[in-house]
Amino acid sequence: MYIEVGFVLLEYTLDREAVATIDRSSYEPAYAQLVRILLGQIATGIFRPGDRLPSESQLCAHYGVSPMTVRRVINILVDQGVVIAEQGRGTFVKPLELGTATFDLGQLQQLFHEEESAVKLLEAHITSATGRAARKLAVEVGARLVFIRRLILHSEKPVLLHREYVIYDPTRPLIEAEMEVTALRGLFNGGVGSDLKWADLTVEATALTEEEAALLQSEAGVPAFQLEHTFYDFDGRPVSWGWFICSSDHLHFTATIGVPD
Amino acid sequence: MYIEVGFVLLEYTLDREAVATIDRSSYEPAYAQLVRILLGQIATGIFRPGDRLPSESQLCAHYGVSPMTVRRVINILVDQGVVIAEQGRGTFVKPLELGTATFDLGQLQQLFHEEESAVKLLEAHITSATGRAARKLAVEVGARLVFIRRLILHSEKPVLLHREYVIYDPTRPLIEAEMEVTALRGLFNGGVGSDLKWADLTVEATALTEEEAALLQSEAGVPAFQLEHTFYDFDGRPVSWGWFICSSDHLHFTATIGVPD
DNA sequence: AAACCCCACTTCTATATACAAGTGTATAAC
DNA sequence: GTTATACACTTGTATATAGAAGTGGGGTTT
Repeated sequence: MYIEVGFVLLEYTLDREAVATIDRSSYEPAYAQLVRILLGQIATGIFRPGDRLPSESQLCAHYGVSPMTVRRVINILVDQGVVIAEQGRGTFVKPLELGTATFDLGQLQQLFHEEESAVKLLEAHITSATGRAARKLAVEVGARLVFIRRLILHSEKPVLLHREYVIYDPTRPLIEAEMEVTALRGLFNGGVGSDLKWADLTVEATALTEEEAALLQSEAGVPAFQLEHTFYDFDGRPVSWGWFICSSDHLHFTATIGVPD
Repeated sequence: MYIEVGFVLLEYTLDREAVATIDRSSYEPAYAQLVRILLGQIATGIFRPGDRLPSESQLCAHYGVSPMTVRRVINILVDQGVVIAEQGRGTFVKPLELGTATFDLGQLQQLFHEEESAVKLLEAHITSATGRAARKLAVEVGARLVFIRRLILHSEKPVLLHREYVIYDPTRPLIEAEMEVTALRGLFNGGVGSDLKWADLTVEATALTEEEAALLQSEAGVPAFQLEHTFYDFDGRPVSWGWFICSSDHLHFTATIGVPD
């Protein structure tokens, strides 16, 4: 039994020496190659969760790169959450943690990116702030707001409904820009101008109302995501508050933890 | 007009020189201090989206640190998504992009972390693979699976419902561990053993069924999140497939883009 | 037996240096 | 006037080196 284990380890060691070398003539930088190599070895199971990676000096000697380059590689793996480095002890492969999973809006972004998408302005007029909008935008009840309603179509089918309240300020050119039907696309793929500082986002589960279902060509009660957003300017004041509605059929968030093949 | 602009720029420059210096006697490393300083200047609006940061050599001279240290700082800011570096042109503050927002399971994790949480095993028995479970786990219909149903309580109130199918394999100790009611907590906060390689996660919106509502002390039709998960071993074979159900009242995902105060 | 110190090993910070590679402008050649 | 070249400036990669700081084991002293 012990011998068999030893054999397996030996085989792995041979594989590692045979397969993994840095190609100095490649366009891929040495540090990127080493990241790829180590990730591959973790993915293959040569290094398993809890295992200690070779020390930095060992990696230097083995791959023929300088200490700083190895350092950089380790830092990248730490940032990716694949390994954890403990000063004085070593660098260890992290076990799976559900809590570290992160979801992004890539899928939602795709709805805008492609050419098949269009934004249709349903409504845009000046209104008075009600309780909830006034609270979210930190203005007095009755203050003037611009209410915007948009429908985002993909392949000529409605998939996203957007409602937004923007603080009415004639001096701010933002409003004109926001009214542009193409502004939403810019919101996702960069370039909202330079007068927005940060945004808070919240995702909740909800069910389509009759009105939403009619617009989205769906049925009332269908499960949907509600992505709420609040934008702030550089004075820390909220500028706009709104939310997207999307039925769960058209959108789901995905994430991967660990190192897939 | 031109003079006023010039004055504003001058003021900013003075502020920057006066406020921001590196304290070499601090425990906080120089690179971390510089990251903090630059982030603060971006947050304050000294550098706004689209603006070019000072070049690396300028930062070196200004803060009295070596080029490599500045390099490291810029890399950190790039990794954080706050700036974008373009070779030959400069480093620029990124505008807000909705699409780059990422959500994590921190809130969900908290439900397990605290002492007030408990896991209650509702059901655990061997069953036969049906169409969907068999497809997800890549086994033949009729193969033996372990079906587990758990209820996660927080402050003695049920908040999470978990259902899971695990491939039945008497040689694998995983099953025994999975049956432990405390295993779930470990799943979130690290240490699932070393025999799981990676996991796929999906979040969808759904509505509580009658059965789920009864268990969660809620009502049927209430909007809820469904977090589906599939774990794979080092052979790339699925090991377990299941999903959490949580009403949207108890959980919502949050994210922030840009640099908040 | 217990406490202490030293040493080898690990990761971490920081510097100085060199060259590669992309960008844009100003100048020279045509 | 147009094109081509050279140059200054930018970020990107890689190396060599020094010391700081944390860990753990072995040996000595108490």
